[in-house]
This record gives sequence, C-alpha cells and structure tokens, in this order.
Amino acid sequence: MLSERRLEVLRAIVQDYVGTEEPVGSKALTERHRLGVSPATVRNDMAALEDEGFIAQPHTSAGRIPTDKGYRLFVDKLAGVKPLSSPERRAIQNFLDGAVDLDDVVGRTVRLLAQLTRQVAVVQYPSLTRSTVRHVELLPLATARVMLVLITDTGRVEQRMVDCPTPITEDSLADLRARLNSRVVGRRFADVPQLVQDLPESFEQEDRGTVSIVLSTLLETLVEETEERLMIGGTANLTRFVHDFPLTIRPVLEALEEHVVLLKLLGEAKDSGMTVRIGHENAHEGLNATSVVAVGYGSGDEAVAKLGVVGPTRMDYPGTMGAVRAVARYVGQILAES
Amino acid sequence: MLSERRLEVLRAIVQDYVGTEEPVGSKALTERHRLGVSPATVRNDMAALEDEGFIAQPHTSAGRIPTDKGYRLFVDKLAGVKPLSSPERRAIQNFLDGAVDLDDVVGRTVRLLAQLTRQVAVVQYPSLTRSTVRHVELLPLATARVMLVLITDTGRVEQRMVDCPTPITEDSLADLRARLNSRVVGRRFADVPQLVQDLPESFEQEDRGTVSIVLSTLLETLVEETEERLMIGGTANLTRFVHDFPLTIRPVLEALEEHVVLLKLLGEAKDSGMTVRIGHENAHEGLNATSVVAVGYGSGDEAVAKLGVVGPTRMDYPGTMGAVRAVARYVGQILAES
DNA sequence: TTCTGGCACTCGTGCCCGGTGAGTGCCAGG
DNA sequence: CCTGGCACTCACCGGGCACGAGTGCCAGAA
Repeated sequence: MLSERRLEVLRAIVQDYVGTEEPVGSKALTERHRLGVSPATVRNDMAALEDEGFIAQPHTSAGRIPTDKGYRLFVDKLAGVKPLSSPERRAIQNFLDGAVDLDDVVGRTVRLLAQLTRQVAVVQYPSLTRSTVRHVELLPLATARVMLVLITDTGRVEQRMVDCPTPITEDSLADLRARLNSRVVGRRFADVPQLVQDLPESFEQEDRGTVSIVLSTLLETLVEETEERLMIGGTANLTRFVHDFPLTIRPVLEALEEHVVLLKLLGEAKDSGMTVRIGHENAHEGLNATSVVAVGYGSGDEAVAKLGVVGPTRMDYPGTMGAVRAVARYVGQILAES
Repeated sequence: MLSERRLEVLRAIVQDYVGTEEPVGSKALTERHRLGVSPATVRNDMAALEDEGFIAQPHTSAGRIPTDKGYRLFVDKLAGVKPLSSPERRAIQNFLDGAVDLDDVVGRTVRLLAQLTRQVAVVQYPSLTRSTVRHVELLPLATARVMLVLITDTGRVEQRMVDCPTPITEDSLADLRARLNSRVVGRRFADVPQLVQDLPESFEQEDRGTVSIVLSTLLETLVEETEERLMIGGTANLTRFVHDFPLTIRPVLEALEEHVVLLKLLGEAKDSGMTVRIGHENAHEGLNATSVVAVGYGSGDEAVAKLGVVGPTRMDYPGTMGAVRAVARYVGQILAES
C-alpha cells in the first residue's frame, strides 16, 4: 500500500501537470508544494509510484506525467468535487431560465457546459424510454392519410405519416384517438404495447386495417425514438490542446460525430452519481486519449437522460465534476418546472 | 486583359496547388501541363499574374500560390461544375431514400455532403418563412392549459404550451381549432397574421382572452421559428489541413458553433444558382481562410432553404460545386415526395 | 529504517552552420 | 515574343555542440 506521502506526491503531480501541461520533476514539486521533504526523497517516492504504474516518464531525464491509472487513483481517492462559486451558480440559473422549449433547454445547456468546463459538452435529450405519454393526436391530412403526433411528458413531440389501406371517416378517427388516449395517457412507453394490443378488435371490420397500422406506427415511433438524440458543443475547445495535434483531435472529432458512439458512451455511465471514464477505460479507440465525465439528470428523482463533457485525460477533474453536477441539477429543475 | 495562355497558367497553378498543397513553380508546371512553352516564358506569365494580384509567393525563391482573387477568377472564368459520376448519383439517391422524417433527411444530407466533398457540410432546415401551414392542433392538457401544435408542409412540427387566463371548454377549443384551420391551412406563414386578426371577436366574451393568447402564441411561433435551425457535419475533415494548424481550425470551429453566423452566411447566398464565397469575401473573420459553397434547395421550384460546405480556400471547386448541386437536387426531390 | 545531500549520467532542446536544391529575375539572342 | 543561360536568394535538412532539467544511486545522518 502506498504511504500517505506518496499519495500526496501523486496528487501534487496531477495538479501541477494539469496546470502546466508539462512533465513535472522532483525539484519543482518540492518548491510548489510544502511536502516537507527534499527532492531526493520525492524522487524515491516517484520511483515507487512509477513501479506501481501510476506515473510514467515520456523519456529518460524528463519529469513524470500521470498515467490513466494515476488519474484513476486521483479521482477515486484524492480528488473531491469542487463546488461552484455562488456567482457561477447564479449565472447557470439565469442562463437556463430563459429557455422557451426543449430544444432551447438542451441547446443552452450544451453551451453553458462547454463554457464552464472549457471542454466539449454532450447533452442527451430526455429519454423516451422512461418517459410517459402525455397525448397522442391523429390528424386527417387526406382521405387515406393520417398524421400521428406523439407528445411526451418531457415536452418532446414526434410525428409520423401513416398511409391507410382503406379510407377512414373523421368520426372513426376521433373515436380511435379518444380510446387510444384514454388507455395510454400518463403511461410509460414500455407499457404501451400491452395496453393497445386488443384495440383493433373493438373496431368495425373495415377500419381494422387502418387502426392496426396506426398502432404499429405508434409502437415503431416509441421504439425508434428510444434511440436517443443528443447535442454537442464546444468542439473549438479541443484546439486548446495544441500539443498532440492533430493526432489526437482527429479521432475525437470523428467519434463526436458518431452519435451512436456517444450514446453508448453515456449509456455506460451509471444512472445515479457521477461516472468518470479515463483514457483507455473508454471502449472507443478514438477516445483513448480523453476522459469522459458524465452524470444523469432528470425532472424528478429519476434520471431521464445524461449529460457530460469530453476532454483530455489531463483535465481539472474536481472542477469539471463540479460543473457537470451543478449543470445537471439545474437542468433537472428546469425540466421539472415545465 | 490577360492573354489566353496566362489564364491557362493560372488554371494550371490552381489545379496543381489544390492537388499538392504546395507552392508550384514554373518548371513543375511545364512538366505537368502541356503548355507548349518553356519554363522561362511561364515565369514571365507568372510575374504578370503576380502583378495583377492573382497569385503570390509565400517567400522569395518559392513557388506561387493562388490568392483569393486568383481563386475568384478561376471559379468565375476557368472552372466548370464537374458533374458527378452516375454511381455517385445512385449512391446519393439510395442514401437519401431511406430517410423516415425531416430530421433524418437533414441528418443524412449532412453526412452525405460531408463524405462526398470531404469537407464540413452545413444544411439548413427547410425554412418556415416560405412554408405553408398544413395543420394547427390544439390539445387540452389541463383545465387551463393548452398545447398548440403547428405542422408545416415541409413536415416540421412545432409545439408550444399555452396557459389560458380562463378555463375553456373542449367544445370551444374544438370550435377554435376548426375555424383556425379553415382559415390558415394551405396558407403561407406571412399571410397568417392577417387571416386570424378578427378571430377573437367571433367568440364569446369569456373565451376571448384564451383565443387571443392562443393566436398570439401561434404568431410568435411563426416568427421565432423563422430563425432557422441547421445541422453541421464532417468537422473532422478540418484536420486534413494540418498545415495551418491550429491557427486556422480554431476560429473555424468557433464560427461553426455560432449557428447565427452560419445562417447569416447562407442567407447571403443567392436564392438560385450557386454561390461561392472565397476567403476574405466572407464577412466573418474566422472564415477568412475558408471558402463557402452554398446553394438553395426546395421541394418545388422555389428554394426553401440552403445547404453547402465550408472548406479551405484551396479546395477542388469544380468537384465541390458538382457535389453540392447534386445533393441539393436530390434533397429537393425527396422533400417534394414526402 | 528513513531521509538527505552529493554526484555522475542521460537525453531532449535549442542553436549555429554549411550544403543542397528549387525557384526566381534578368538578359541577350533567336 | 519566346527561349536558354546564368547568377542569386532562401527555405530546408542534417550534423555537431553546449546547456540544463531531471534522474538513479549511494553513503552518511537522523
């Protein structure tokens, strides 16, 4: 087990490296941190830390930099979550309060998070899986064409065009709408299939085809849209790390464009509490040089989606985690209000 | 006026430079292009072209590179639009045909365009300004709360929450919906305000407040959503230009995140025909090292929105213009069908 | 046992410097 | 008006060299 001081040395190394972005040596360490021991002692500690794989040197006669494993230890044991200052909190609230609809909330959140952390922000739209149905609307567009509109409790609206096999009267359609709504409003998406299963039977023979196809379109929409959408912002922040350019930035930009990858990434994060994935802990290869800080947010006590940031492994973890958590909290509040 | 051969020399310089990304000299030119004259002659021509500001040398004893003015001449006089190969055309169609809704169409278009041109693609959502109303729906959510849903002929759906000053019966609401739709369906957004102006008067005193607020919300939505949205893709392609890294890429990424800037950019493009803005012709400073190729697209004969690509001034203009035009055409078709 | 100061060693970085070659401008002659 | 020749410029490349940050090890002190 590592002694108290060695952990302290690791913490100092991480802090200095994050600040300066340069390998940190024993002498600089003793000067900037009151460790109470000489550089020589620190050197011994560093050698031990290197043996254990927490730090590494890019080349002989250079200082040490933390490894992924080192950051992991730092995050787990050494770093707290740095709370935001109250002006910052106020700024968040003010910024988010002006949102007019869901797109706007998500858009503002992304910008806010990118600005606060100075990193790439990723915000998932509130998930439909855990959402409930607020309303289903059926609009006759032509004699044999109906538009299906699904409204969720998170304010999301999805629409689908349905071509009917046989024309349907407005009355039948209104009937279907009424019955459909009485069954599914307020219910969770997952429960809907069962709830509407027997609905076609209660209609006249001639309308059954249409009813069936409307229902199956509804179910399709529920499933399809469970593949969530997300919004990204702050990619310009990637250019702050000119060092490993462009070897690093390219695969990251590519990964960011593949929303599927990001959704999987967020999906892997714990539902509650904060998840930090460091460097190679990320399954996707393009993100092996980055860390992901993600957290769930929701309108109630339950998380309906996740948000987070993607940045270099050498990030300010306490600060980033603080910002991510705070933003998630406020977004949750905003969603609960609307 | 420049002689025929000098124009030919400029064309050769542009082509070579776009291909190699390196300053091109007189000797290389005569070797790669059958100009029929010696390097010395080409040198004289190049000196003349430099005097006129069409080309420049980064430093003495280096080859020449085209200036913005040079590219401008190239695009205006020397370059045609390179049509796509028929396999490419088929690929476009296949790729776009699978789209299920508007978001999907736009998303696919962006990916397609980015892939074809290997540059950053920007696609504006079909504009509401020129759109017509397909349907307006009013859904009672609570006793004094109504959801307003607006559906456009381009398949876009917008929703707004309306808090009523006084409760309204479902019958009155249905009445309002019916009257509203009979007036505005099929009409252009711009005409709607006039068409609904006198509507509140025809309602009972107790409902007028609600009717008014519903109408004003509708008008607000029309105006607000005229500020268009857009989608961006292919930012990873920016890393292909490692040369001017990261001095160039940073402001570009920043500009791309400011959708307002991009919308203005697209707005400046001509409604019909293709617009090419080269380097400093772009008002936004961050885009001074890039060129923008934009074109309008639409479901009918009229353009409802624009799409285009952003790339380095040293881009393959004929190829890019060909791809942009082809994609715009197919997207127009897809929209017309749905 | 643990810490400390000293010391030799490594090696990346920055700098100077000369050679090379691509490219130019100019000029005299066809 | 074109061409070949020629002198000149200058970015680029590679080698050599000094510098210094940082290390590992060791003997002695606490």
